Amino acid sequence: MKEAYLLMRDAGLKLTPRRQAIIAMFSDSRVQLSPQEVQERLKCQFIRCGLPGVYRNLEALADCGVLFRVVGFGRERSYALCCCSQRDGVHHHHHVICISCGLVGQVESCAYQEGVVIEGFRVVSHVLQLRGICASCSSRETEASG
Amino acid sequence: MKEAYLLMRDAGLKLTPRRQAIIAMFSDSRVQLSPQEVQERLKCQFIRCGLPGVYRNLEALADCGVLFRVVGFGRERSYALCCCSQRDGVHHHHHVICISCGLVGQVESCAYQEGVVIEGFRVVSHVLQLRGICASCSSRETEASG
DNA sequence: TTATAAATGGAAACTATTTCTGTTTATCCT
DNA sequence: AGGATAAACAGAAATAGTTTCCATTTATAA
Repeated sequence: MKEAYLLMRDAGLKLTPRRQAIIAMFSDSRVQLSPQEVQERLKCQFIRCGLPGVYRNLEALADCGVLFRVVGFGRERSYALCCCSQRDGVHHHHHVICISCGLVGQVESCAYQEGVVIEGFRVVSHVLQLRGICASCSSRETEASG
Repeated sequence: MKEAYLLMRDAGLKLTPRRQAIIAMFSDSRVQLSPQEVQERLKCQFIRCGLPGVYRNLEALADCGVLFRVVGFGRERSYALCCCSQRDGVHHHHHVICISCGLVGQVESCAYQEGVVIEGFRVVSHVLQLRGICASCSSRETEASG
């Protein structure tokens, strides 16, 4: 939360109650959320709360590195908390999302850094995102079935 | 084209003039196209041509493996021709798209096969897509600048 | 050639996202 | 603490993207 505040300040973003609530929401539940879901949850705390503001805030928080944009095909747009300390120079990393509890992990290894040549193509950029089962959900599964 | 026809037949899809035109379009230009762009290009050959039909066909062709869905964040939805022979058993692969000419290449190597454990997460699925400069565009660049 | 299931166009419904405008508010400076 | 200022805000309305529906047409296989 402290980290998030610093990222925001670096980007010239104000720490409004709305944004605090959004960050807390992502910190607490650790799952990916769509703008609609975020609005839904905000309504518990704020009586008036428009979707345009939610869109703006999510994009602003993604731009400054507090959230990241979950990729997919087509419509479904969603965001999740970027768990990584980014202030000491942005470093290349990806995310893995637990399909059971929503926990977001950080993936450091990546074979596709810019400049690498793959199948004759010199890599410029890429999208990589993983889904899986985190350690604790995995052990819970094992217990249950064993 | 022959390959595409077999994939379609396996999936129980009919080879309609519309679909032939769509496949030819992707084969010829080798770039990724949005439904809107596909419709635009179809209008040259077919006077009447609704977007719903374009959506349906693109999804059907993606389902049977002729096209693949280009991933991204949010709205932008697009498709490209899957260059890979898939009939002899579907095999795991990804794509790399040339940002200069749109050429689509096939990436066989992948460190994130299902079951692999990364950062404590057991991988279930993933999205990977690369952008880069293909060999011929790369050498053209070198000539031009040298 | 005919039967059949699939594909089609287009209207309309639906959903998601952005723009716009006037008001409110966090932050910085004194 | 108090005021100036740029940013954030809500909500309406515009825009854009996608899906559903239905009656008609058509590719395929017998």
